[in-house]
Amino acid sequence: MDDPTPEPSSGPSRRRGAVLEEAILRAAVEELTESGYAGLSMDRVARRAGTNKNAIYRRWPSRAALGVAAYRRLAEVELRPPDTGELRGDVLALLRQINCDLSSSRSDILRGLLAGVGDDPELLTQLREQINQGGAGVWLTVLGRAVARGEVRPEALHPRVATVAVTLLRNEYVTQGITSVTDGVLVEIVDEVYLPLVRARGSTAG
Amino acid sequence: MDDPTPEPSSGPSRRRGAVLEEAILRAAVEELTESGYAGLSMDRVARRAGTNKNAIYRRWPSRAALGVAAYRRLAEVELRPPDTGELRGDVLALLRQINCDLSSSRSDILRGLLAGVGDDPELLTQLREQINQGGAGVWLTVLGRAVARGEVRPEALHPRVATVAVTLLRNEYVTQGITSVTDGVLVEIVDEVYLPLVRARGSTAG
DNA sequence: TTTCTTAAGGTACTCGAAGTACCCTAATAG
DNA sequence: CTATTAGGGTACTTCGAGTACCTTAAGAAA
Repeated sequence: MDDPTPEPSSGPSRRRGAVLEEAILRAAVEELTESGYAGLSMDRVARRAGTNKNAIYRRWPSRAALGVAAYRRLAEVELRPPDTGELRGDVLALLRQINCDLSSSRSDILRGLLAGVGDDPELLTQLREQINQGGAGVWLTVLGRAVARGEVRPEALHPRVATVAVTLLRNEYVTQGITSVTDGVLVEIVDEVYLPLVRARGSTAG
Repeated sequence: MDDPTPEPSSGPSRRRGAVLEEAILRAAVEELTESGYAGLSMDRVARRAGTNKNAIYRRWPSRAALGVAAYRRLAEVELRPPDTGELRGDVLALLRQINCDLSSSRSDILRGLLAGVGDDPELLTQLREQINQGGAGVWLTVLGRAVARGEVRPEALHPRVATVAVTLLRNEYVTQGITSVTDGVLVEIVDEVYLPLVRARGSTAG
C-alpha cells in the first residue's frame, strides 16, 4: 500500500539513469491507462515509481511531455499488412486490428493529450505521428497487391485514397464515440465506401 | 483596463437574469477565442463580464459546461446547400465554406473542449453535435440533386457516403494541423476521392 | 410606500496540482 | 579515497476550480 516496488531489504539501493527512467515511464503508462491524462499527476507518477518529482522534471520538462512520452510507449503497435488474397479480406482485417487498438480507451487518452499539449509544436507533431498509425504505407501495400491482381484501378494507389477507410473509422471515434463502432460499421465502411471507391472505373469525365 | 463595461455613472445598477447571462456568455466567448479553452478561467470570465464567479456557477455547474455553452454560441453557423448546377461545384463550395469555418482557430478550441469535458456524457454529446456541422442533411440534399441530374449513382445517397468529403477534411485538421489545409487539398479530396466514389458504376462483384 | 424574496456583489476560503529550490546522501568515475 | 553526479526528501510558490457566507440591490406583492 505504501511501498510500490522498492528493493525491500537491500538497504538503501538507489536506482539511476536508464533504470529509473524506465520505472518512471512505466509508472506514467500505468497512471495514464488507469486515470487518463486528466488524472496523470506528477506526484502520483513519482510515488508510483518510488521516486519524486525532481527525477521526473530532470528528464521531461512538463506534464504534457511526460504524457506524450508515456503515450508513445503505450501505443507502440506494429501494423503488419495482412494478405488474405482478396482486398476485402485485407481491408477488413486491417480495420479490425486498428479498431481493436482504438477501442481500448486509448482514444480518450489521446483526446486528453491533444488538448493538454496545447501549443507546443514539438509535442503536437509527435502525437500526430502516433495518430497516423504508420501512415499510408500499410494501405498502399495492401492496395498495391490488389492492383496487381486487377481488383483495383491503378489510380487508386494514392495516399489519400488508400487511407480513406481508416480515416472514416477514426472519424467514428471523434463524432460518435466508442460505443457505436461495431463490426457492422467496419463492414459498411468497406462495402459502401472503400471498395466502390478503389474499384470505380470509367466516368472520369468532368 | 480595470472597468470592462459596467454602467459608469448610473450608480449601483445591477444586471440580473437573462441580461447578466448574456454578458457572461459573451465574455466567455471572447476569452475562448482569445485564449482557447486552456485559458478560460472562471475568474477572468467573471471579471470580463463585470461580475463574479458566483453568478457563473449559479448558471453553469462547471468550467467545462460554460466552455461548451460558449463554444456553441461561437460555432453557430448555418450551412446552406449551394446549387451551382453541377456536383463538383456544389461540393467544393461546401468544403470551402466549412474549411473557412474550421480554420479560425476554432479547431484548437474544440480540441481543448473535447478533452476538458472529460467523461461528462451530456457535454460530450453536445460537442459531438457541433462537430457534425448539421449532419448529413446538407450533403444528401446536394447529392440528391446530382442523382436527379444523372451525375451520381442512386446508391450513393447514403449518409456515410455522402459525408465522406467533409470527413476527410476534418481528418486533415486532426492529423496535419491547420497549416496544410490549402484549397489544393480540398480539390484533391473532391477529384481523387469524392467524385470517383459517388460516380462509381458497376463492379459490385465480390 | 413598505416589505419580502430573490439574486447579484464581494471576499475569503479550501483543495489539488504544476513547477521550483535546496539540502542531504548514495552511486559511480577517476 | 575522493570528487562529481544524480536521486531522495521536503517544503515552498503559484494558480485556478469550486464553495461558503454575508451584504446589498432589484423587483414583486401587499
